[in-house]
Amino acid sequence: MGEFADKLIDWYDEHKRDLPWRRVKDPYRIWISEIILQQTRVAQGYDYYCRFIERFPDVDTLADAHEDEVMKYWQGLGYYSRARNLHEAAKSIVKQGGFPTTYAGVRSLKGVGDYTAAAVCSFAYDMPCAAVDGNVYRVLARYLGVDEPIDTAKGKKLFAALAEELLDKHRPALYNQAIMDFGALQCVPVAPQCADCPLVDSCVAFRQGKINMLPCKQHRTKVTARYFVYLYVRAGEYTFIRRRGAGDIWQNLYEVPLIETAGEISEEALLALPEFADLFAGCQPESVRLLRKKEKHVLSHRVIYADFYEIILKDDIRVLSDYRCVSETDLYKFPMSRLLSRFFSLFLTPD
DNA sequence: AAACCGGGGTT
DNA sequence: AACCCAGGTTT
Repeated sequence: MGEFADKLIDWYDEHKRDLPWRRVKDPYRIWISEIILQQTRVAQGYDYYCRFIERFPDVDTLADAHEDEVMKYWQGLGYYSRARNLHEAAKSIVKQGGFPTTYAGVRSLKGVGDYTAAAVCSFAYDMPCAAVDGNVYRVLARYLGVDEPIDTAKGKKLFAALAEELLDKHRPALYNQAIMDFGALQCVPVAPQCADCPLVDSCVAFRQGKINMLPCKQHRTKVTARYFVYLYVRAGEYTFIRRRGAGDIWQNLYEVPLIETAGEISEEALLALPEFADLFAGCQPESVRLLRKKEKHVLSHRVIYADFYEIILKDDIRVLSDYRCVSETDLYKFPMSRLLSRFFSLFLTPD
């Protein structure tokens, strides 16, 4: 086999991480791990995987669960469409009578693209599919000295073809894990460890002094600001929440009443907003208190500035427009964004 | 092809 | 504060 694959696998033998999803051949567990690890580092996803598998040990258990509970297990991990798609795919797998056993079958699952299909099929079924994730783009771009941007259709096609050529087709699972761990641990994005790299002698980018220029990317995402005012409305032991709908961030997560504004807003201006009046039509707040001002929350392409107010209503109020009235002691049961769950962790002690 | 979708880390 | 990480779906 190729020198490249041999050296990678030798490196992997010595440096590989012992991870729970690598000790199994169960396609369900491998699939779960790959979805969790999309855009997510091992250190961040590890505990989520363990808790998820403990609660949903097989595809039937996952398919039978309520979406809110699946979202709760995903809370804080981000990219929540992964959890919604995972749940939808689980139901379709059960309907099909079991986990798909072909590449096309795996690839057609909701939330599974080229990378994840190749990872699952090579790890679970030893199919000769090259898994091309961000680590692989980086390793190939540097080792081969390819300056084609990785975030264009043309570039993706080129790297997919290169990855297929270099794949060790006799031991695809081992090779795929080796090249991805090599990218994650040795050939890292910033300050890679070229000094003790087993591939340095034949690395084109190293020879040309272009390690820091590769891989190339075409465009960067532009970040726009949004201004949120969260209203923590309390009536006795109760508070008010609702489930966010489609068409915006944090779909299907829960939140307290929210007023979005075009920019920063004072308490006086907030109280004068028609949205504020509509929300409290027929139940005059007894007090309004600013709890947190301009809390900054950064997403990949948004930066959110959030103000948090506590609004006290009369103890016996149980209705607030289209919000749901829940006991404050039950708040921890509802899946929420990191921004909100962090806010509540300041005020509530979870059971 | 471009935009959307979260949450982290390091320098 | 400014840089880095990134797969899949939707538009």
